[in-house]
Amino acid sequence: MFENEKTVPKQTVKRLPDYLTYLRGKAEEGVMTISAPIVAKGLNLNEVQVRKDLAAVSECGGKPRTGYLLRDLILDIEKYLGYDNVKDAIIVGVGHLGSALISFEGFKNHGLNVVAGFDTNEKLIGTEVHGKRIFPINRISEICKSFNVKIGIITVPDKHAQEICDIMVKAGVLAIWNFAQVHLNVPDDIIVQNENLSASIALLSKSIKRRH
Amino acid sequence: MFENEKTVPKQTVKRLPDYLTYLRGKAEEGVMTISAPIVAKGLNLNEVQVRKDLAAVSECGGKPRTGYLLRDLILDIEKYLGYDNVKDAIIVGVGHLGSALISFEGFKNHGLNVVAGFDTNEKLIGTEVHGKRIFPINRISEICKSFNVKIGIITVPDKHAQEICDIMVKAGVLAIWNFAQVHLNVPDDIIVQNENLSASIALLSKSIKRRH
DNA sequence: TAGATTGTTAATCGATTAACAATC
DNA sequence: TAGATTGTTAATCGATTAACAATC
Repeated sequence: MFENEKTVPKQTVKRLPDYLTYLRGKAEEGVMTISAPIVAKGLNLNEVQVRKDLAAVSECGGKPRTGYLLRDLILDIEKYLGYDNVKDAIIVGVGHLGSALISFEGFKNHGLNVVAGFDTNEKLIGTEVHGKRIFPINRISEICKSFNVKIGIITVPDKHAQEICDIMVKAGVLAIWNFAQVHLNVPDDIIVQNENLSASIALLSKSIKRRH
Repeated sequence: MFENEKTVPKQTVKRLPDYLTYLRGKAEEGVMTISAPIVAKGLNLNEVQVRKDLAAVSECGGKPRTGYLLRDLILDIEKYLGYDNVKDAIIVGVGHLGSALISFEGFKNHGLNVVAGFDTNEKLIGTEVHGKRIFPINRISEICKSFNVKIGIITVPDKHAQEICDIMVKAGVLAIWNFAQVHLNVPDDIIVQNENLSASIALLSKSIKRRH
């Protein structure tokens, strides 16, 4: 359990998937080794930052002059993020956004597997959306427990988000990806990741406004 | 042009939409005044942080003991973010995610109006998706210029994102909301807001991993 | 007046960037 | 050896939190 892992800054963790995408692309091109300065140039980041980020998660380390072995670096990042063993997730709320997410190709590249969708809409229940079965809300607990699902994705209307959140927590979900525009109250040991689309819109809107 | 605006931290700007959602909710309940400590409690934020955030964008200011006039505070935030005059935007890539975004209710609450969608898919061109006309890629420039569109949303596959980005920039778009998992190269004066879904997945995945 | 709240100045914290010795 | 790159320690920067005087 306690592997005595160095504490990696949250900002670093958020950059790791970008490195991974970039490095996987390089691997496909047949590149064998890669250095921090090259990655920095490719992703428009500060060189020292990249060097520190990679040093934080690379177990093999890099060699002066040559850099990192690409294959090992990719494996180290995947291991650090836990992408090496795929985790099951459920999506609750199969509206436009929910069904778009169900079909999101990115999941499988990041160690996530959606096992089922849930909705209140009678017409959806029992059907498949992009290959995933849709169940009624009252089966969340049963299915989470039997599949040992630890990740829940909330794409229901804002006013139902807290209620769904509570059901998920009771069902044993440990981490929640919340697309609703509301603050969720959860026990201390549950992680909530808010996907704050309106924060992005705010930054865009303000950047335009300044140029009148 | 130069209104001599205080520089507001980026992190504050990102919190403003949350305040707005919260405050609009309170306004609907009929509340007339609101204080920073109340908002802080409601959104699980530090009290001083909220006070500073609100002070940064409120032109009227609050009164000791009573707090802010709710209506004025909402207007001040809306004005600061530029939500007071609605901006037109286009979406390029009307796949699952793109069409979900076209129907996203949140836009109108945050001063954005999607005027059109664009896609290469012949079957989509000429149709309406959630009430918005879909045009071919080669009409992006013409339509952006005639509607004076300054905001572009990219929901195309990763490998086409840069190409669409270039077209948008040439068409006069000033701010780009990028849902593709690639780094976009743009001139210095263009704002790119990356919606980094894989960063969120990374944080979730890692939080689960730690509990083995 | 007493007390809650504002707005601001100072202290702390975390992340980024710079500087540099160690290494192949 | 010379030079590029690593990994680490120190300096800077920005944001959060604490402390406090001013106000109604």
